[in-house]
Amino acid sequence: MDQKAAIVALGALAQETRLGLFRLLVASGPEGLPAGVIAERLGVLPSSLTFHLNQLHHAGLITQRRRSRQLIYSAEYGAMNDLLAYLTENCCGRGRSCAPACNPADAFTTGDSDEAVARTRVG
Amino acid sequence: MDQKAAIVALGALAQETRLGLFRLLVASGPEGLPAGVIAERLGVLPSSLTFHLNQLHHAGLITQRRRSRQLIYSAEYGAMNDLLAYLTENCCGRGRSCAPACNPADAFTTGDSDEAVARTRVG
DNA sequence: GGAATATTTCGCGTATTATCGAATTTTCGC
DNA sequence: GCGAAAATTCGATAATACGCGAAATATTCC
Repeated sequence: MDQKAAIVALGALAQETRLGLFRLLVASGPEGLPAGVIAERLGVLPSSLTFHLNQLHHAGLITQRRRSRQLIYSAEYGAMNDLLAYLTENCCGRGRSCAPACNPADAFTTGDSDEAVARTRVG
Repeated sequence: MDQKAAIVALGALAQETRLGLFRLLVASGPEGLPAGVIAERLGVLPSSLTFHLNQLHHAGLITQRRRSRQLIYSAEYGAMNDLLAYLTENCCGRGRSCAPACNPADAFTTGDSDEAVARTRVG
C-alpha cells in the first residue's frame, strides 16, 4: 500500500456515517448487507448513503455485488489489514519491541485475557 | 476508544503531511524528533507544521516535550493501537477466523516470512 | 538585559466535503 | 410491456480544512 491509497482509505474512514458503516460491514462478515438495510440501520438518506458507499468503495475498503435488485456491500478485509500494516510499518525503525505497543500482536490483546497466542494459530 | 475519538484520529492521519509526519515519528521511536528536524525532512513551512502537529496532538496520536529550546514530538503508540483495535473490533461478529484477513496477528505477516509467532513473544 | 534561535499564533483566500431533495436508472414479478 | 422496489445521479448550499506569510511568543546564550 502506498501513501496515496492510505490517505484515501483513512479519509474514507474519518467520518461518522462511513466509520459506522464500515464497522457494521466488518461485523457482518463476508456475507455483507444490502444498501437498504444499511441505510435503515444508520438512519441516513439513500442518496447520502450512496455517496458514502462510493467513498469507501473508491478507497477499496468495501466491495459490491448484486443479489436480485439489491446491492450487497461487504468489507474488504485485505485492504483493512493493508492499512493497519502501513500505519505500523517500520515501527521504531525496525518493527520490534522498542516500545511495548509497537507490536500489533501484543497490542490487540488489550482488554482480553490470553488470546494472543490463540489468534496466531486461528485463521 | 469511542467513535468520536476514532474519527478525530483517522482524520488526523488522512492527510499527506500528517501521515508522513506520523510515520516518521513511529519510525523514530520513543525518542522522537524536534519540530525543526521534522519540518526540514518533510519540506513544510514552520507555521504549517505547527498546524499539523496540533491536529495529531489533539487526536492523541503524538506527545510533546521540551528539550532546551526545542520541542520534541514522539508517537503515542498506545493510541495508535487503540485505533487499530477499534477498526477490527467485532470482526465478522466474533473477532475470529470468519475471513482469513479478519485476524490482525495473521494479517501482519503478509510479505514477511514466518514472524507471526515470534512477534507474539517479543515486546 | 539583549541578540539569536525555535516554534507558535493569526488572518486570508481557496478548495474540498457533507447534506439534502428531486429526478433518473436498473431490476424484478406479473 | 407495466408498475413497483432498490439504489443512483445531479445540482445547490453550507461547513470545514489547507497552505501561506507576517508578526508574536518562549527559551537559551553571552
